[in-house]
Amino acid sequence: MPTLTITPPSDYLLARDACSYGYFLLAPNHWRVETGRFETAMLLPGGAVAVRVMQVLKGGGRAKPGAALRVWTSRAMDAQDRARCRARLVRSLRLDEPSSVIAAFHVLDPRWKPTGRGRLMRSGTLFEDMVRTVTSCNVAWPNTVNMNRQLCRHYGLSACDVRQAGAWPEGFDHPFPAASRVARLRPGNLRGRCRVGYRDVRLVELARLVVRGAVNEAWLADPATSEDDVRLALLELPGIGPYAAANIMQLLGRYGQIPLDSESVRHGRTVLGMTGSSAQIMKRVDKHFAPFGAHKFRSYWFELWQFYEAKRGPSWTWDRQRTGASFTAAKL
DNA sequence: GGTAGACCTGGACGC
DNA sequence: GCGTCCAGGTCTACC
Repeated sequence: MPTLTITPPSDYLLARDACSYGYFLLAPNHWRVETGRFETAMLLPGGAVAVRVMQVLKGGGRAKPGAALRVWTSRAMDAQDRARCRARLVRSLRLDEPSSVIAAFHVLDPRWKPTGRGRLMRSGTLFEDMVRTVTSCNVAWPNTVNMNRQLCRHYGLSACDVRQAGAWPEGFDHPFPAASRVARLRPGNLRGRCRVGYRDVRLVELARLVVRGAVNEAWLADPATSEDDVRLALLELPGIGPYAAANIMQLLGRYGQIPLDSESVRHGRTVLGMTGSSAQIMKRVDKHFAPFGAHKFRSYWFELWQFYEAKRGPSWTWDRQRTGASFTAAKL
């Protein structure tokens, strides 16, 4: 079977670090609870490929931080596709974030040092992260799950992809659609098939901007680019408001802002004991986490995550079909 | 600059 | 089974 090996940072634990943000529950991502393996799919220049990642186990059947990642792929790949596949996984699993950054976070907020929490998984591409963010706005989580599933199902594989990939492996979702595919869609078709509602025009416009090269990931992620400039640039994009911009910023590796939403208000009220209107609580939550500076979002997020895990158990035990799809703030 | 209302979907609820 | 209400963030019009 075609395989790759990736050496992760010395603190990296696949189960903990892949299951660290809701996107690990969205198609085509699939954490296999029973085997402790992360599955996904991606479109590469040479065609679609299904991917399964496992961490090499040490004695006792437990993974050791920093142990190698073995990557199975559904087809043999040339050097270019192997490099792209590796780069997608590095981005998605945040393997490009040095252990020293996580250690610095633990110095600032020692609460997470015992568990080692610090990394947040994301998507293989910025376009995916943007679409997922837009599909998470103004809906309950099960709707987000459904929109992403339908996007992969209807637009993940073209006939050409199927020919190139051969028989698509059973049990794997189709890849997330490329921006070039979404850019060619009629908004009405996208709405009808994927149940994205009024987001249809915004998603197609966003894809067209990405295809035209109007979204410069290198510039957005560059530490030399100011937070304000990044935020303003993101707010210019269709479907991206204050919440989405802040969320995309953390997905870009900028953790200094909190995407404030109804979940922030719930957390402020139920966990932090805050009172007042939603707008007042959002401001107070923001202020509460201000001391964590450049790691503000990490401190906020892992507090939320800890709350979820207290209710539902460790995130790597969440089954995508049951726990993952039923997850709504209102039911917590 | 601040605010009200429309935009869609799917779940909850009442009948 | 049907109709109504509600939650959710963004966008536009209006003050």
